[in-house]
Amino acid sequence: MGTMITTDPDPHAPTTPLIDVYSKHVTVDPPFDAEATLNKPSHFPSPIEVRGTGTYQFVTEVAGQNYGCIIDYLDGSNDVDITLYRPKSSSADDQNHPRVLDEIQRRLGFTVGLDGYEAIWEQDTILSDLPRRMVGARPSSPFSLFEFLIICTVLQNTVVRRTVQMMNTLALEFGTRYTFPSGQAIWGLGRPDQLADIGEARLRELKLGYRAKTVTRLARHFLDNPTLTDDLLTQGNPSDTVQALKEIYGVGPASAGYISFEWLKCLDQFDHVSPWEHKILTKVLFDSQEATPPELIRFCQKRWSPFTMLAVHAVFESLFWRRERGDGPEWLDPLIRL
DNA sequence: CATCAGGGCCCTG
DNA sequence: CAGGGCCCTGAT
Repeated sequence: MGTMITTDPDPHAPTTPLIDVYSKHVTVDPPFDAEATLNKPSHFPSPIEVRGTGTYQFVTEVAGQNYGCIIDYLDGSNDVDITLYRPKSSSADDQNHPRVLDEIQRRLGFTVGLDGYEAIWEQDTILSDLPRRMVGARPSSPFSLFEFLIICTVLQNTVVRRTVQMMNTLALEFGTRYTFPSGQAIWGLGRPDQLADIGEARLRELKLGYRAKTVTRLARHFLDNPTLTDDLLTQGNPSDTVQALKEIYGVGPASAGYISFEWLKCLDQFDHVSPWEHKILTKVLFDSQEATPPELIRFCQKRWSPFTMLAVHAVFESLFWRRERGDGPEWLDPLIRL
């Protein structure tokens, strides 16, 4: 196994040991590319996940319990091994492990249906110019809706460095450091009940700024609405779901867009572009920044529906793949606020 | 040094 | 619907 990419905010913090409780071998329907699905180079490094060659490891909450999880894969194969871990001391019901694993597979995008996408890809000049593997890049985030909302919140209106700083602080102050049997440590974020009563003043001290209010209200909202996650998942119409998301305090069009694609796996929902993404997409699609956001959105929809957002994601992420390999266009870095 | 816009959102008018 | 305020940081 190669170098593990990790950001441990406190390598000396005590840890809670995890034990292996359940494993499953799954074969994901094509088109699927494990690397392009599990490695998103446009994302910021966070203490709650770790990547290595052929492996992706994380800690997340499912149905009120924290679990560790390791995904092992061979590049180019549709076969994936998933292993679930839980704290040694946990009294979780072992009967639930298959359902927990199903939810993790859903979050990782393994169960998304892509019938008809390859045909669109093949006959589209923009898409077929991308690396072929990107046709199998699925919307993927292993985290719970609450954790995902925390991520959206620390992304808002700031630079990457501060986002990383806030995420590390939240893990360090209110999360738990877990150790896998391999010795790898990964943090789990605090759950809503652990974050609801911290108080805005404390969170402001910790440099969350005005997001202190958002984090507190998000935690309370989840405590007050225990079925929120399930309700959203079972809601049929994607645009109604996005509307419902925007009613949560702290969730505006940008966060709702991220949730809709990465968390709910809505492949065609593309009704908002943030300014920095607009700059990047118009540059890469038109080599100019003339098109307005609505024009850009219309262009993508006409071209790629019913896979508009999935295709936009492939275009966008391909750029960051190149950048990661040192082969990115020179205009990209100034548009990303590091 | 001071000023200001920004990977966004809320609130007010 | 437009525009100000917000924690901060980095650009000018």
